[in-house]
Amino acid sequence: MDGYGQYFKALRESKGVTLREVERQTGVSNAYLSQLESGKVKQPSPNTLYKLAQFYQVSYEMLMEKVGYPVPKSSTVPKDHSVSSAAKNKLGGISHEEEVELLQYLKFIRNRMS
Amino acid sequence: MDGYGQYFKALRESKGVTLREVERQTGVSNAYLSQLESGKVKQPSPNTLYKLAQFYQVSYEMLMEKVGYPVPKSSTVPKDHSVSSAAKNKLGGISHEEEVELLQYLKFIRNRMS
DNA sequence: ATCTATTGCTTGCAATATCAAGCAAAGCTA
DNA sequence: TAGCTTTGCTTGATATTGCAAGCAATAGAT
Repeated sequence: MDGYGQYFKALRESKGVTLREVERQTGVSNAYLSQLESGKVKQPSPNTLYKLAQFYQVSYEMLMEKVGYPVPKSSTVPKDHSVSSAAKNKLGGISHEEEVELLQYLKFIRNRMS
Repeated sequence: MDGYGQYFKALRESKGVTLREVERQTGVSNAYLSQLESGKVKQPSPNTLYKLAQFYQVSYEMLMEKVGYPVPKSSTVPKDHSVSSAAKNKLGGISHEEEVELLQYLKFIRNRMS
């Protein structure tokens, strides 16, 4: 019943980067990132979300939506996601949990060559 | 180098409502609203901005931009404003200060009949 | 003139965002 | 085995959001 914490963690691991690497590139402290990924943060500021969105190459609006901020075009159907829109369209609507799982699998695949 | 405080105050006064009336209709405390209008608040949360945007009938994105949050379509030209877009287009680009002034004049006009 | 309600404002407080510093476990390297 | 580094995490501190309560000034009503 936590939240988007796992999502951020899955995102990072799918990229195979460390907390400190994210810190270096975004300016967000590894301490905070850790709390973020373990669900100890309620609503990270838009500023922080923006940095993460850029680093992870996901939609800023989507992150805003995920943490519960109101978004301009508040449709019931989320607009864009980490797993490419194309994939999403082919897969049809997927749930949050499914997305996390896909990301974890992505990580597995990417790590298979090393 | 104050901020958007005056803008919110001008907005409210142009509508001729009290702090407590805004509180009643938005759920944002009059205490906080007062601080907001006197520049004692740095970055009100998107949640709060959204409530105010709805009440004042201005663009939520525009408010986000005004308080310094990153916005999806970060163009150098602000998208929409309190004074109708149409008016804006006719007037051409207007500055923040000009906008506040226009709102104050709006207030004057509206209050002339009472 | 006195009481009452309204209005804007200040203040103290709880919750939260965010970080710097440090810690334990795990991995290298010699 | 002993050291050095990396990694994720916890903790203490600081800043800020946002509110409840209360205060001073003003306006109305009687």
